[in-house]
Amino acid sequence: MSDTETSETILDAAEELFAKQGFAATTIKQIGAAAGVNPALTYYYFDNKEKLYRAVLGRLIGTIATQGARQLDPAPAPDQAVRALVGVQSETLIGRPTLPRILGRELVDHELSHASDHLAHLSATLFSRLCELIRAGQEAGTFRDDMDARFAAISVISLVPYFHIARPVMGILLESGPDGPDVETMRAYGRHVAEFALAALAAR
Amino acid sequence: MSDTETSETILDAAEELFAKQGFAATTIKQIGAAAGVNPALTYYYFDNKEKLYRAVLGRLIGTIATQGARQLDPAPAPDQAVRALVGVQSETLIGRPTLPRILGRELVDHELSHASDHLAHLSATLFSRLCELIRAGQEAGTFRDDMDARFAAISVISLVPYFHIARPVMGILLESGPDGPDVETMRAYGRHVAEFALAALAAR
DNA sequence: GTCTATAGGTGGATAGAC
DNA sequence: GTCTATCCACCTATAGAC
Repeated sequence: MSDTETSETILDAAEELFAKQGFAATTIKQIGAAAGVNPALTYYYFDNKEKLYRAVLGRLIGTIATQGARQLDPAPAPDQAVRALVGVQSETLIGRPTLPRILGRELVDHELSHASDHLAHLSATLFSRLCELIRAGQEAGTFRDDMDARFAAISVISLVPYFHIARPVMGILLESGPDGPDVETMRAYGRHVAEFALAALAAR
Repeated sequence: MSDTETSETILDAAEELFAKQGFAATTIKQIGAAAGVNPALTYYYFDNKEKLYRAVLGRLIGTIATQGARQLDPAPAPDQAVRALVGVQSETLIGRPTLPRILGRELVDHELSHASDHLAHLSATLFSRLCELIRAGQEAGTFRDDMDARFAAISVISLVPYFHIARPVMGILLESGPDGPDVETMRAYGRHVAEFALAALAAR
């Protein structure tokens, strides 16, 4: 196996296990077993467990950044932009089921942890863009202006991630089993959120 | 120290640490130290780490159940009921800062875990009540009826918890530091969510 | 009920052969 | 690059004195 192949295999296994069990509960030996690779190799490629975790985070953030770029490039009407943002959020989280779980853990842990500045910076950028967008809509008269733009932005970007982070619970609530809702249901929820958010923002 | 006093002290310390670090990363020795008590006492009162964690969960769920009961007793107009639900959610999560963190971890972990059936049952009950409420509002004409009631219910109950689970990130986004927003801001957000949700649900 | 001592096991990490 | 063997630290849990 070539260098990159092996390290990639380890990264895949690690991502899966960190998502499923969290950082502390996951052992290097488990990762080696899951990757079908000698556990000692983890140290050859990643020095230690902490750096391995960061490498996993780095790859995930790369995914988000790529997807995120898509949603900000064209700046159409505010309501179309909100729709696009929600859509990309939804597709990103559906496409990488390990993302919401690791993200969820990072959100809760943020204080102590690993919490990459990248992530904080990225979400801050995205957040302030969304705030501007909402303010623009308010000035244009399409959005109601008796709502704090920052709180509204938080509400909008909360809806989709929570659904995916709490996926097993959503499975119970929607009676589709503990594995969570199927892909079509998740897509449908994404479309619902766009409607819900725009209805909340719309001027009367 | 009397029995209950000691076990209560241990529970307090454990709740704090489990919230801050999670189950796997928290050690019995840390708990003993934080509680100012001999670590071996943990086993005297709670048998093992797992059962201690369940005891912590049990206390927290008790809190939720007590608060939750309040919000369902009187059944006023649907929009008032939504307002009340959001308000209680917000106050409960503000009042017990350790609740959203442990809850967040449970949400992510639900599969494997400890995830008490109590919690699942409780949220399911609350959820189906909210669904009925929304459907009632739709039939009464106060809520728009071109929205799936279950999806709408999920959206409504997502808004407040996400804010508290991601509290450190919210601190960054709202520029109030990594400790998260202050109590007044959290209250204000709760009020905002009520407006946001009702605007989203309202018939045109 | 509380404390000390310790058994028993596992995890992260390294040294060194191949 | 890969694998074996192993060290050391630390964690859960128990036995037993007080």
